[in-house]
Amino acid sequence: MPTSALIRKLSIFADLNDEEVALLDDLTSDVRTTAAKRDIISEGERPEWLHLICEGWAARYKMLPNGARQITAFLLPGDFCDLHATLLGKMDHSIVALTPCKVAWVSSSKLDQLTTTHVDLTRALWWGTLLDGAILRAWLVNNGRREAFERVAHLLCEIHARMTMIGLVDDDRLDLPVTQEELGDATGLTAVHVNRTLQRLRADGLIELSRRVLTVKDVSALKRLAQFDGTYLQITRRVAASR
Amino acid sequence: MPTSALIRKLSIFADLNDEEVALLDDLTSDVRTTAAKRDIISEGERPEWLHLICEGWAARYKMLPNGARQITAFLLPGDFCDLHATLLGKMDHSIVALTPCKVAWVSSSKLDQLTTTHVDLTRALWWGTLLDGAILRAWLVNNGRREAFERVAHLLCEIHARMTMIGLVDDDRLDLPVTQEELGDATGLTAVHVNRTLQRLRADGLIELSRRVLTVKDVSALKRLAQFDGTYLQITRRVAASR
DNA sequence: CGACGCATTGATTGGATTCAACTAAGGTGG
DNA sequence: CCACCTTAGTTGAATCCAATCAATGCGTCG
Repeated sequence: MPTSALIRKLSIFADLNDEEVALLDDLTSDVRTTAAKRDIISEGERPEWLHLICEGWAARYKMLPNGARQITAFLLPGDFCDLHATLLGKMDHSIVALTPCKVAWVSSSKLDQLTTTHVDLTRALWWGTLLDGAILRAWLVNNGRREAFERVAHLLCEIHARMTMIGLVDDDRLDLPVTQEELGDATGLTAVHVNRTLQRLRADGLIELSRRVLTVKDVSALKRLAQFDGTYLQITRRVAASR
Repeated sequence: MPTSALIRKLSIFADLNDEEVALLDDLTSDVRTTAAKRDIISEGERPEWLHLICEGWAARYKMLPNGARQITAFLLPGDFCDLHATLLGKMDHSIVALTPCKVAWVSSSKLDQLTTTHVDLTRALWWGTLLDGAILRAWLVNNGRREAFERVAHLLCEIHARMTMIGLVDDDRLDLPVTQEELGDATGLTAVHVNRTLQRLRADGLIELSRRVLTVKDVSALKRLAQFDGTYLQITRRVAASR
């Protein structure tokens, strides 16, 4: 079941019936592999297909003329890469696979069709977009108004929380296949400064991190330090339940 | 017609028929006024009503324990304040009126009803959310990887573009009812540094700004300097048109 | 092994902050 | 209608966090 990630995610927002699950399965049945460090889709492309991460880590990023890169999201299984390209016509940024990725290629006309006929699915997808927005706002606050130490800690808390939600955390240990360079591009810091910051986090006994494996040794202390409040990730089915 | 802003905005995404326009009119008929500097909705609230800006400027912001504030969006007529609160249950940040604002109080259950029955409206609202996301990503890039000078220039370009879209720019002059403190909280700078930056922009003959009126004296030079590419705001009806 | 990518460490520089004082503009009340 | 007060904007000097530049260590893989 390669696409279960999406179905699991949308199930949080809506009760999907068998027909809807089947439609989603069909929609995401064309799964291809992208090698690490390869773009899944690049700035300027006018995608015929939408892309959905089924397995692996990817990053949404924008390059500036001066060579600087800003990562605006880490994409985990169940996340769409380019829903907005539907609107903008062409990509205004790129998506790169950080690990080898299994990516579902979704026909945009099929999705368009589906969203004209299945309002529950449309709402579920919309809510996914709202959640993405909440995460973006959290990043903006983090990068804008927290110093490097708390900033990196906050990002690690978010990753820990999101990975927990999709069942990829075991005993507070998780794969973090992200270089310090990439952490820097996500937090608006340099790799050098990320390095020093991680060392402080290690020295303070908050985390262990080596060989792409992160262990959060003291979750509550890390959250406290980072002022992390995971509410913005805690989506509920409030509206759906209340009707 | 106090709510025309929303209808005008959604019309970009979808062809609204008379019934849908009437439903939206009904939905947004309860318009109240919020004084400048007052919160329209505050962090922690569990809103029964959604809020839609009909007139005036507002800002989405988050306070940190250390007293720092990050503004994550400027809200203009037609923008929703708290669609995501539907999901999160409670607000994880606040919205403040920067000017006296006319705000439509929208019944969330009515909206919920509407989106179960009118798929075109749901899609249009969804696309509005996707646009919000595109703006957020642009801010993240701007604040993360541009220096103060280009950063402030980029924000001014975006405001100029958005105000143009809703017909509030005349001869490259527009109301900018935002203090330097607020510009700082939006760009992740201090008011003092914003001040110095604005002075450089004035000295370079790019803008005039006084008494809450901004005049962009050389639009293309400002855009070039800011590396501003407005594509991310250029929403089209690509999908809707292609079916 | 050799080469490459990634992580680490040190020395120096610089953009933005901080702190503080001061000016200008607007609003209010006596 | 002016005195007073508040808010926003301006300027200068000192400080600091993170960037930059550069060198080195280390593990992995062809």
